[in-house]
Formats: sequence, structure tokens, C-alpha cells
Amino acid sequence: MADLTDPQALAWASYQRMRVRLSGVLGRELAAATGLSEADFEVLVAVNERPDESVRSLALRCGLEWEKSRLSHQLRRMEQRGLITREACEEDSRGSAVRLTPRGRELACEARKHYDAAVKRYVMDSLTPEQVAALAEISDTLLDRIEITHR
Amino acid sequence: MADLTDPQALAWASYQRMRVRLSGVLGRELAAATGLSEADFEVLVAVNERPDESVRSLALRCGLEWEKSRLSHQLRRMEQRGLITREACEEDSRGSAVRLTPRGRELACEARKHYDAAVKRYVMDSLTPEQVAALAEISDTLLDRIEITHR
DNA sequence: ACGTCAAGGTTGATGCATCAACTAATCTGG
DNA sequence: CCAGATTAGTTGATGCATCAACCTTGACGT
Repeated sequence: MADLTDPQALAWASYQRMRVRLSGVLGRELAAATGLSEADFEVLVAVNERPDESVRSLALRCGLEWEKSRLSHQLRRMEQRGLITREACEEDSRGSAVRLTPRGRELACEARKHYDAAVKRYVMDSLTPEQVAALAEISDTLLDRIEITHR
Repeated sequence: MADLTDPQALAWASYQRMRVRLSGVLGRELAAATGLSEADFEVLVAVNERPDESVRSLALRCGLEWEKSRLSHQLRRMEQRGLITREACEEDSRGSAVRLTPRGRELACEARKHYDAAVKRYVMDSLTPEQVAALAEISDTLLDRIEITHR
């Protein structure tokens, strides 16, 4: 139960700083290019990537790993701005289904392009393939660790 | 200007998932152990680590790299909860100085212990020293990249 | 059937993050 | 010394994230 070592503390500090700054610039560029928040973006992409034209809230929630109230609030805001519509769900009258408006679908594609380009520009073009692989492995390792202790 | 390659897209997805989950569990454990948010924690630690007993808001802001309105709102909430006090600044009558209450100081130490232990448990104990070094290097590289294109 | 319980979703409240507008004090050039 | 520009900090508005309470509907054991 010792403290963090110096390299560990420095690594953590760098990671934290990077995490905040990176998500800051990505979010800002996305908003500047499309007017979407990252939350908007996640929802639009998740719905758009489905083959069917309408998706159950439940499926969306599982895919995004969001809490139900978070999704509900987010969908309300997106509906007000004309990005999606909501309709009743036939298989389960408790449920609801989400559909993209034309504008929503268009923005989803637009945003995807901008966002991927920004990830490439800020991240992938700066790292070697080995570093990208290392980042993936580190992330998967930590995810496993979290999964294990929270199950 | 090609798209992301498959390994790149997978690495990014893992990173994003890890980032969200990790900050989720860390924040939750901190809140459960101390009742503090991560924002509270950052401020308390930043103030507590200073040799002087009172710190200018300006210095705090620079150290944390926060926007001024963010700090102002946060300090207001923390003052209401009795974690800090604010007083006028003598060198510059526009400024204000922040001081920890006894309770704030105590919580800062308590929280530091819990937080570092959680970082060790979730992150450092799961990674090899090489992975920790790789994470630091990746983070520093990306930070440089962001600095360069945004200055 | 029916009573109970779980699940899908909404709502309201609160804290956090950001933007823009504002106040007041300091700095600076002439 | 003064007018204009900066700077420190506050405030209000809005969107996002989370928690708890709630409502409706479906599932299931008996």
C-alpha cells in the first residue's frame, strides 16, 4: 500500500493533463464545425450506424453505456433542436424508438468526418504504430481491471 | 487525409471507453470516501500544496489551467460548504485570496490518500513499468502536439 | 387470474463546465 | 495626469451528468 512512485505520479499527471486538453480541443472543433456537442455526436452516430431507420432507446442505452435518465434528457434536447424524433415502440409499449431527422442524418455524417479527421490529426499522426498499439493495450488492460473489480 | 485504419479506430474506441470508465470509478470512489467531487479535490489539493496559507485566485487559476468563471463558481460552492474562505487581496484590490478551512485542510489530506490509493489500485498495479512509461510518453507527445497547434 | 416485482422511460433537482456580459481596479502612452 | 485599454473576478444563462422519485407496462410465480 505504498504511495505512488515518482514516475507513476508523473505519468498520471501527464495523462490527466492530456485527457483534459485533448477532449477539450476535440469537443471545441466538433462544436465549431457542426454545432454539436460530443453527447449529440455520440447519439447521432450510434443511431446512424444502425441498419434500421429507427432504434429503441434501450438498445441505444446499452450501446452507449449511458444511464437511462441521461439518455432521456439528451434525447429531449435533441428532439427540441430537430435532430431526432421519438415515437412509440410497438413490441413494448413502455419503450420508445428514436429516428434521425434528415438534418440529424446529415449532421451525423458531417460530424463523423470532422471528428475522425481531428483524431487523426491530433492523435494518430503524432504517435508511432507501436504507441497506438501500446495505448490500445493499456486501455484494454485497465478496462479489464475495472470490469473485474466492479462485477 | 485518409480515414483511420482499423487498429487506429479500435485503439481510439478502447481509449475512449477506458477514459470514461476510469474517471467514473475514480470520481465515485472519491465521492463515497470523502463527499468531494473531482473539482473540489483539485482545488483543495492545489491550495493545500502551497507553502503559504492563502493563495491568490489568479495563481490557482494558472496552476489548474481553469477558466476564471469556472474557478469563481467552484469557489462559491466550496465556500458555501465550508471548505474554503475568501478574503481580499492586498497587493491588488481586484484580486481575492483563498484559504482552506480546518475542515478543508483535513479533507484535502484524506482525499489525497484515497485518490492516490485508487490510482495505484486501478492503474499502476495493472500496468507494467514499461506501460506506465509508455503512457507518460504518449501523453507528453500528444500534449506537445496540442500546445503547438494551439499557440 | 392475480399480486408482486422488475424494467423502460420521464421528471425534477443539483452540481459541474462554458460562454458572454458586466464591474471595478490597474496599467500605459502621451 | 488622464483616457483608453487590460486584467481580476463575478454573475446569469445554458447544456451536460447524475441521483432519486415516480409512472406505466410487462413478466412471473403461485
